[in-house]
Amino acid sequence: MSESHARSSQSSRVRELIKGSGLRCTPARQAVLGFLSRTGRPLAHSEIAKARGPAKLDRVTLYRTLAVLEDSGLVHRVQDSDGSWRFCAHVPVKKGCPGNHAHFQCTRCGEMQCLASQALPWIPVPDGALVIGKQFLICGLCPSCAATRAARKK
Amino acid sequence: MSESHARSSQSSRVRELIKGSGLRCTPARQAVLGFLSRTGRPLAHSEIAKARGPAKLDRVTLYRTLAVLEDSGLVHRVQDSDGSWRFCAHVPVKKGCPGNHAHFQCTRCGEMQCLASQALPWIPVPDGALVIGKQFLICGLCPSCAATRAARKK
DNA sequence: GGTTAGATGCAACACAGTTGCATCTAGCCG
DNA sequence: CGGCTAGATGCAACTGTGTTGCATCTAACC
Ligand SMILES: [Mn+2]
Ligand SMILES: [Mn+2]
Ligand SMILES: [Zn+2]
Ligand SMILES: [Zn+2]
Repeated sequence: MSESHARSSQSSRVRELIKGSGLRCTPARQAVLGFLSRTGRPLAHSEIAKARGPAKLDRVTLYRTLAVLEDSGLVHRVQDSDGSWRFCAHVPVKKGCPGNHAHFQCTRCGEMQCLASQALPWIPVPDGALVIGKQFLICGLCPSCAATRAARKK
Repeated sequence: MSESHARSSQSSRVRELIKGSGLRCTPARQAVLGFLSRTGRPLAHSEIAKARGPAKLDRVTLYRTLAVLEDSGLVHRVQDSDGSWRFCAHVPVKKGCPGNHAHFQCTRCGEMQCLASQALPWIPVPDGALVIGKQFLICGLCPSCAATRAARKK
């Protein structure tokens, strides 16, 4: 399968996902969802904005696009260690999953990744309280940054 | 023990804590740490600012005061569900604890509380990664808000 | 093609948090 | 005590994220 074929079949999959959620299939939505799927890890608004060089879309449009994709469950939203949001394309195969896993963020390079292999643990809450959502963020050094630091120390 | 006696012995404990951490014992630090200890749950910067009616201190001073108290381990910092920070007086009896527990926040009234009875669970991270810190936030309805909603539905 | 609900772009705003600098003061020492 | 000084405070200006209102444009439907 050629590169360009792969690329185009992937973008048609993106179009299907968008239409399948009952959304209008606009260039902004295709570009954003496509980029998030290709990248695979949670990206900040600013990273997504930078990434699409020429065909820039408006800041506000990007915020609204991400909100819409999230409402449809095509994307999940994760809190960054400094309080801003990151967005990650959701693999819709796993039912009921959008975000029911921990995330790891490197304090040095800032990269974040989903720790999707394990569901979030149960923690007891006060009697009578009703749990709606949970988020677990683990901060530290990613393998590559940890290796760099270890090498410098030697 | 009289009310005023309790109040004054409590504020002398606050002074001890501050001095014991090698910090200069200023009115701002006493007021902020005192208020956080009395309240006992994680408070937003804005809540702390509002609380001290007349003797208001500058926004920036409050930020810096909280940062200093956190550095000394007298206070721990928790991320709110909307990304801003909350601060909670740390009980220094429990060694190594400042924040190694989950927090619960009510999505309706906004109140947050420490779920300090249980330590944070261990979650596997990528090979070679180095964990520095973790935060677990559980969102939902607090007992009183849940009860209110249940009553209205009936 | 024409119609229109809904998507986009732009300007203005709200709010958390930070930085630089001038002024003040807690703690120390004579 | 009464100065001295490192460090604390106050003020102004700034950054970055995210939101709202409104005019304009367009994807999807016929
Ligand atoms: Mn994730
Ligand atoms: Mn806590
Ligand atoms: Zn890294
Ligand atoms: Zn509540």
